[in-house]
Amino acid sequence: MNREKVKNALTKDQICNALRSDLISGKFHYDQPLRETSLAKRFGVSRGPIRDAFLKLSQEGSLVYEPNRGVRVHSAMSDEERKVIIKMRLELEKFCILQYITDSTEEDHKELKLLLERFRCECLRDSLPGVAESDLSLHRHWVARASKTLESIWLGLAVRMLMKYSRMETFEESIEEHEKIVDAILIKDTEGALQALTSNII
Amino acid sequence: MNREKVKNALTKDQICNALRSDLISGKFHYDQPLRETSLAKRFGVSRGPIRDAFLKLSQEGSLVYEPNRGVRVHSAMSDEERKVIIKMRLELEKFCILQYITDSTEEDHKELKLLLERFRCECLRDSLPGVAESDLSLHRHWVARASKTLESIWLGLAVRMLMKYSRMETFEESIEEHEKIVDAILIKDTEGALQALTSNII
DNA sequence: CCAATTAAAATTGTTAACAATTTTGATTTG
DNA sequence: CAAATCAAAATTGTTAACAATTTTAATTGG
Repeated sequence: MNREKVKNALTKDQICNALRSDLISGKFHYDQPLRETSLAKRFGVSRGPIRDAFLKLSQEGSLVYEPNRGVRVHSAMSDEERKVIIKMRLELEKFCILQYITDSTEEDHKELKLLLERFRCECLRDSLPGVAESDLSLHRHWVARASKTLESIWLGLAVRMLMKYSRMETFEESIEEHEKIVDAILIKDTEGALQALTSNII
Repeated sequence: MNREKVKNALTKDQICNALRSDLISGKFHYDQPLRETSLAKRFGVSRGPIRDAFLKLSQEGSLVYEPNRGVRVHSAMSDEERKVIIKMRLELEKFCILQYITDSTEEDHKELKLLLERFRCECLRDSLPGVAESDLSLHRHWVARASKTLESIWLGLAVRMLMKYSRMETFEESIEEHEKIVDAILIKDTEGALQALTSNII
């Protein structure tokens, strides 16, 4: 048992990613408080790293922090707030895709295809956490390549959007949408890529 | 000396605000590392709260965090990154001002005038930290009233913009610009407010 | 003298104990 | 019985000690 615990000890980033994934896929309900002690036990670390993760996720927008009261899951955005965030995210990703099309190498394209394939798999498996995470990874690929500064801003926007609509209609069309984006990128069709992106980010 | 130290102990938020103010007004130079120990001493607390502040400011974008190496001041953005951030911030603040014009009370207007007055004073005193902070407070006023969710996104954008241009031309025109925005808000001239905002956020 | 190696110092990462605060539940009081 | 009061439990906030890592400086060997 003790050996297990040590083995399971995760890094700060891993903890953060695991929690983010849970939050995005709606594993907790809105306004549910998250306790430092219980998560510390779950991840096999002390409260320190958990606090770090809470602080980061609060800043990203999936948690809300209140002094002396801890964190709770952020409640749903209004439709109007969502509209503003969509506009901002679109503005950001448009820039990144343009940059990506001009700068990306063969190596990048290979990874891009791999990420698309992974996304397709998760969609077919109908696994919500998997879909959410691979969707994030795919978009993150071109954003991170374009600008590290914009990447951290982007993450906050993307997470907030995913949290709201963690129950999508059907994944079929989502696959098609992402295929359109990637195909356009690969043949360096900037116009087509931006158009496909615009209809995807809603 | 010991009494002084205890007296000077600040809360986490105060520490965060003080550091942000220093960062925005260019008190540290680009890429300068910030040490937990020295700042803990300066603020009269242990390293824990300093780490919290570092994490928060990293997420906001004024610091860069690297595992096992601590934080350093974020280097300057490229002009293209800046353009994207301007567009996003404009999109965000436009929405907030529209919201503010319809929702704000007499009470709010009194505070708005006060914040404008404070900004004018700092400009005339030519105090860079003062100008940066009161500029932030003024914009924050209408953003926070409109949406708490958008407020945290906004802060990151605003901080990044201020960091780049912490040396402005002259404060004279900046006063005039902000007066135009506030005047338009007070008479509920939405068109004029958005126009004034657009020429201010550059 | 320069480059590689190694020891020392500085710095960040984690933990456990303790302090302060908030929440909970029982008890009292009108 | 309901509201107020108070003690206990749960939870977050802070600190200091220790572990792990990185940086610095000195030493060695060519």
